[in-house]
Amino acid sequence: MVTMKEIAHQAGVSVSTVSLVLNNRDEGRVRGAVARHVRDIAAQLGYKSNPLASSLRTGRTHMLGFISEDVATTPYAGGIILGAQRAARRFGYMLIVVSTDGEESETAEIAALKRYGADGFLYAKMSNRITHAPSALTGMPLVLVDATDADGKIPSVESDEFRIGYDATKRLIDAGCERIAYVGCSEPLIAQAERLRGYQAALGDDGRKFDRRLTIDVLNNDPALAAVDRLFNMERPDGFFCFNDARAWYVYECAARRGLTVGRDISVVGVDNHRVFAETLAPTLTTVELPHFEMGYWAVTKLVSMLEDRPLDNIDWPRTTAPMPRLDSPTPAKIHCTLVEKHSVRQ
Amino acid sequence: MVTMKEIAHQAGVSVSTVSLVLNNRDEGRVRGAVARHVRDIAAQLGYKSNPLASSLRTGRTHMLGFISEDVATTPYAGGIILGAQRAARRFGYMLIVVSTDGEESETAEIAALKRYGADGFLYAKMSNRITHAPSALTGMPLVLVDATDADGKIPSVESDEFRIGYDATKRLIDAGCERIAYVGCSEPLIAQAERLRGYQAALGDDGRKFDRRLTIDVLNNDPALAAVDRLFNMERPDGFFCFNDARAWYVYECAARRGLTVGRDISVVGVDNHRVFAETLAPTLTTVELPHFEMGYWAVTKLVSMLEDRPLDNIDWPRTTAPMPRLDSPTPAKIHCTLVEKHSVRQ
DNA sequence: TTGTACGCGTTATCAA
DNA sequence: TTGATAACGCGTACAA
Repeated sequence: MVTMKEIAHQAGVSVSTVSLVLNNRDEGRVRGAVARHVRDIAAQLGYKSNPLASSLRTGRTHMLGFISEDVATTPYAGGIILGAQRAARRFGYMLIVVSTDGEESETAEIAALKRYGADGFLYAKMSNRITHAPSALTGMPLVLVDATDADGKIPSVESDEFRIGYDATKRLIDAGCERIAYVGCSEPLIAQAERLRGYQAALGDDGRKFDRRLTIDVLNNDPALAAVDRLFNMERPDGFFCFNDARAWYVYECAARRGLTVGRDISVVGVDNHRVFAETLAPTLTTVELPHFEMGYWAVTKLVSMLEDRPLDNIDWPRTTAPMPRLDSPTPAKIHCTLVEKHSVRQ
Repeated sequence: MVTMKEIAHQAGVSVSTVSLVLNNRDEGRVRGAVARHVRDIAAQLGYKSNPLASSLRTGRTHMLGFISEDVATTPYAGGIILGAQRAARRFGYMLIVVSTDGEESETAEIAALKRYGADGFLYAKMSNRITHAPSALTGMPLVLVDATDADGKIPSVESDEFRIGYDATKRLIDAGCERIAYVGCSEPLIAQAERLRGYQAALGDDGRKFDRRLTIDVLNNDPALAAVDRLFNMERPDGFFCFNDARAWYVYECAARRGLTVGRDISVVGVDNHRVFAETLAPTLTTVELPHFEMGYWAVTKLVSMLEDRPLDNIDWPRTTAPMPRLDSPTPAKIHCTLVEKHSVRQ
């Protein structure tokens, strides 16, 4: 690794001058010609700053700790991490992801991150919940991801679940569905409440009345199949908005048993949680994608703005990485194509 | 953060003495009483070494770079990462995960890891392939994860795909299946070839003849469903070994259309790639779990042994984190319960 | 047995 | 406009 000392030697100046120039603090302090010369030599030698050494002096490592439980078991964690990493790289930071497993390992991992001098932290849940941040993080620069601070003090990035529910339902309405069911989640998640609100709002805006019998809340297990089966029998829905793609499978199973074909006889929209369903059930399942990448990206952006005390205004929003909507599959009245949508995040 | 200097001050000795003691280099160099005193003070003050500062001196950061493409899109990446992180923590290392997206970002991330002084690298694929490690990593301490070095020079950790195929098929034989089909993968993966070998070997060991017509290779897309449908019509299999759980879905769909129930009329075993299927299709789908956690753990262990030049012999194998086999579901002749198995890794 | 002195790469201060 | 010099926290050769 080439050091400032070598550059100074080559350029015939002192290390301090090199430091000033390479940190762009040379305006009015170093003669232009000298600065240019130093920069040339640095480029020529392929100089890269040693962030660890400078951290010794500045107290900033440019490392960000990303802490989350269940990174191992939730497939969509990767999207958040990728977004966070992109933003980190963009602002010259290194993202350090640690997955925790219970409070003990959480404490241990946070301690390790602190020893390595992380400048700030991201604390991510894998679905929006009211959250108490670990006490070890109080007082540190911190942003929550897909989580809501219990005390409302910590900035967080969350997805707009209401809009997800609204758009999904609207899509079914536009497809001509008459009886639209909601296959929800029986866990007390913010997403559940908000998506249901969105579902109701979309129905209301279309002049329809909300019918409680068309909604069921299930877990992702065996009884879910029976519940969906009952829903088929009792209510004969022709459109299904599913809390996630895994739950959509139950609809597929029940439909197949009745000789119904999704995309022709009934329509299904599911929130894409696992990606593989979108692939497997394509092109008949319409999926609404959660803004995982964006949440990660935006959270890091927010954290950096806190660390560096600069506003976010002039930061341009990242381009979406999701594929564009695909509308090229056969489209009779009620056939849904595979369609991926992004939703905005609110700060 | 409490430093050696403060400890030296409190203990009334010099910093070098503190350094000697806390690095366990005090045998025959520091008086026992003094050493004990220093240790006491350090413990009392809660001293933690600053790994970045010591790296400046020693050239070792105790940071390991974990590089992988598609961390974002493959759900099982988390298992590997978790195992790797556990091992890293155990040996006093910090794992830095970076997900790459094409060669350009790969190069950029590797460069960043080098600037931060990573001591060694893990290069992971999300399914075993013949792999050329990035040229930027040649000469660095490196271990491949779920990948095979094209030149056979770089150590790697891979799962035993043959055994997976063998065991999955054996399970179907034991369940009394007469006509066992293999729904494979049409991509040229090592797993595909090896699992097929295992399938054939298990059939052979049971005195059966391999019948090519009972095997199909498909992708995870629409034509797959048609292919499985044909398989049902032509061969009437009563047992299905599926390359992964996503492919198993096609079998479920075809079965449902025919009024067949998995676990009663037919049996299905799938390799667990996405976890959510195991949950959704339980308890009728039998899944064979890949040793993701172990591969990560073992790879880091190997890497550390290379870095520290010590043998692996006295390292005890990590306890599995997988749930124990569940055999408590109803078990008539052909019903498969949800069963999670670990497979050994070979170095 | 202990302490002094130096170096790792960088940045900040201050004097020239 | 520039360059010594000290300092960050730690490790180690060498002197005491």
